[in-house]
Amino acid sequence: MAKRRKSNKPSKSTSALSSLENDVMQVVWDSGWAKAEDIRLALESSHNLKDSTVRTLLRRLEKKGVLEHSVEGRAFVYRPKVQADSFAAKAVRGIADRFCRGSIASLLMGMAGDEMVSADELRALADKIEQRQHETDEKKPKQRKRKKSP
Amino acid sequence: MAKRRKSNKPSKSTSALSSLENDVMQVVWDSGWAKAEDIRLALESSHNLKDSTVRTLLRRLEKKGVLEHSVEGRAFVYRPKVQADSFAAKAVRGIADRFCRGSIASLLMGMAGDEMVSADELRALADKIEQRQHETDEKKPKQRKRKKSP
DNA sequence: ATTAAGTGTGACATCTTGTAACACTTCAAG
DNA sequence: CTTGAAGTGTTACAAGATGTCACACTTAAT
Repeated sequence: MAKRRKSNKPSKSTSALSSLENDVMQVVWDSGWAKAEDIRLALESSHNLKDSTVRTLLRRLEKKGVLEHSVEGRAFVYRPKVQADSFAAKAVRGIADRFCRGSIASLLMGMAGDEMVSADELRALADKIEQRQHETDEKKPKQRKRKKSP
Repeated sequence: MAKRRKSNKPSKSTSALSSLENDVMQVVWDSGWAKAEDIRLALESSHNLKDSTVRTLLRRLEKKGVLEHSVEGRAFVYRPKVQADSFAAKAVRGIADRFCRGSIASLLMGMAGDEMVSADELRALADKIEQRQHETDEKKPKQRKRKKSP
C-alpha cells in the first residue's frame, strides 16, 4: 500500500461551516439574500443572537467565501456566493474522496446499506438526471466521463 | 412506515473526525486493522508523529466510537468499529440534512450537476442495491424490469 | 533484576466557535 | 449644525477541538 492521499489541508476556503454558520447560510440560501437583521429574526427561535453576533457570523461567512454582500442604501445585503446544492455536492465529493477513494458509487452503496436511499429513488433520480442531461446537451454539448476502474 | 430521524443534535459520538484522525482511520480502514506502530509508519510520509501522538489519536478515535481494539499478545490491535462506507453514508446524511432538508435526492441531483454521478451509474447502483435487498430479504423475489439505455 | 515493547496520563499551544460590548459612520430630522 | 437611529467594523474572550508530546507505568522475557 502506498496511495495515501495528502489532502489534509482543508484549504478552509469553501469548506466546512460550523453548525451556526450553517443555520445562517440556510436563511440566505432560502430567501436568496438577507440583511443582518433578517437573519437575526429568522434564527430568533433557535438562537437568540445579538445583532453584533450575527454580523460577526456574516463577516466570517463572507471571509470563508460562501457569502458576498452588496451595499443597498446603508445596509449590507448578503447573498450566497455558492449555491446550496453545489456546496453540498462539493462536501459529498470530499467525503467520497476520503472514505471511498473518490467513488461516489461506493458511497451510494453505503447509503443504501443504511437505508438512506432506495433503489427506486436512485432510478427515479437517474431518469431525472438523464432528462436534464439532454436539455443541457442541446445548448452545451459536453461529454461526460465517469468510469470507475475495473 | 417512515424512518424519520429523531434527533438533530450532532451527538458527537460517531460524527466528525479531524483531518488527522481521518488519516489514521484511513489506514485502519484500508488494512482492516492496525497497531499503533503500523499507523505511525503509514503516516510517516505526511506527518512525522511520535509514538505517543499516534496512541493518543487512537484512543481519541476509540472514544469517539469509530475504532475498537483487542489485545493481541501485549499489543493493541485496532480495527474499525464503523465501516468506511457506512461512516461516509452518515456524513452524507448530515450534509443532506443541512443543505437539502434531508433529501438525498436533491443532494444527488446537485452532484449530477457537478458531473459527479451519471444516470447510468445510478441505475447500475439501483440494480445492485435491489439485488442485495433480495438476498438479505429472502421472501418474495420480485421481477425486475430492466430499462436498457437507449 | 533489568529491559524492551507497549500502554495510559496529563499538559500545552493553537484554532475554531459562539457571543458580544463598544466605538465609529451616516443619513435625516430638528 | 447637533442628535440620534440604523448600520458597520474591531476586538475580546471562554469553551472546546486539535495536534503533539514527555513521562511514568506495566509486563513478558532474558
